[in-house]
Amino acid sequence: MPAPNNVYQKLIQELTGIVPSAALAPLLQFITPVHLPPGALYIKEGDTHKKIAFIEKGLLRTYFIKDNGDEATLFLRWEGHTIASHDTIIYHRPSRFRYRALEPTTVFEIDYAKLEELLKIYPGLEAVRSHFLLKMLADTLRLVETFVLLTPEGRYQELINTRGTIVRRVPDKYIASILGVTPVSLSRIKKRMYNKGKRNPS
Amino acid sequence: MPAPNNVYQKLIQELTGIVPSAALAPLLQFITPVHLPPGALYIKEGDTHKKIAFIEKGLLRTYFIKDNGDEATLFLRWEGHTIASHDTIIYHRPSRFRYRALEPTTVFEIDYAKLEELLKIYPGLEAVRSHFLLKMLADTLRLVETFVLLTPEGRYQELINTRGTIVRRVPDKYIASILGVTPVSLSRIKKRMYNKGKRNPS
DNA sequence: CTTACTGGTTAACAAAAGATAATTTCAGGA
DNA sequence: TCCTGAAATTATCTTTTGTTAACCAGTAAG
Repeated sequence: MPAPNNVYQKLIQELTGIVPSAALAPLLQFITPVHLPPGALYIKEGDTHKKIAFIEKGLLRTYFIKDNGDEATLFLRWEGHTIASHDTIIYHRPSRFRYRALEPTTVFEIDYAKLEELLKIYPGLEAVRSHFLLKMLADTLRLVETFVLLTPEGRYQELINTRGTIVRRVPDKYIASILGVTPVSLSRIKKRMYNKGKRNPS
Repeated sequence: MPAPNNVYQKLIQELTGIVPSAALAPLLQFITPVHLPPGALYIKEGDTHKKIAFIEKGLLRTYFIKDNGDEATLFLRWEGHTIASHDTIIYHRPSRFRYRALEPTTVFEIDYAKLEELLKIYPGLEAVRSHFLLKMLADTLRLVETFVLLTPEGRYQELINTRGTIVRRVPDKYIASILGVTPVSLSRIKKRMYNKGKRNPS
């Protein structure tokens, strides 16, 4: 039984709007709170566990280790987001990615295999699955849009405008990675933006 | 009643594995085949219609008109893919994107609002929604991965390797756009790749 | 206080991409 | 066959990014 909290309450409220609480009860029973200290690995590559987790507090980074040893950060996800070991759930294969907490983080986890079992017994829960999938699809589509429509500089600008608080919570090198540029390049982008801002005071 | 076809048969087969055919029947009743000649606009920006469509044959391009008049192509989708007017379905707002057929195309369309009605009457159909959402999420995640993990040249290489037949069906300028580069730059990428290939015959 | 480590910035040069315009190729219509 | 228009390539120049390495600041450990 997770401790009540703003974000958690909001989640429950969302879900009760979707399925009758009679159907929700058995699901809530299998939700486990997991506490992660900063730097803790939540899912590591090779992991076959089908996890889906709602982030109640904190911030998680999903990343990949390239052949040359470099890391490439795919996502940053924080309070209110749902993360899933998508390799295991979608492709039924071991995860190629690592999921690591960047801050003290609490997630509410459910075993996706368990969820599938529950779905057989309580088909009413299927709407919950759709709900989470739609939210994750929305997040992912938004990400694709920024890649196709914006330059790295534009993406950073957008990130500052809409997710300023998050940017401040994360080291620049990870921000650079999700923008698709090197930390060196992000440093230059910031300098250019700063210079533009103070130029033309006439 | 859409005409039977390999791809359509495969879809039905997929769905019958998910929901009892008794639940599937009412859904199939509301599926309309839509034929699009090459160049036809399927969804235009500003459209509020909640459409979701299974591509039976042909190829569709989802694109955006930028402020400067330039087009930016978000997706190319072909046989077996599901496309959806995601602005209308996810955000309940008019579509910012155009969806246009590049070839003679047939889609099986369902009004998403109608689907939501049906879901109230036949909750068993909810699994169908999850199925499509999961497929679309998979497609979209794969796209994000290529952006984060690969350079434009790498993305093109990957596209040739895994989607060679599609690349041949689409003008290079649209391929360039989904890679996130200009047509001029794609032309140079191709030249570089060709030169690498024939270099070092020792 | 010194040391070691991490993250961020800067510098210098190479590689790639953007912008623009000219040129070539090619398919379809008159 | 010739003409036209769209798509692709090439050329030139500018801007941005990658790469590598040096340097600086903050922090934690000894």
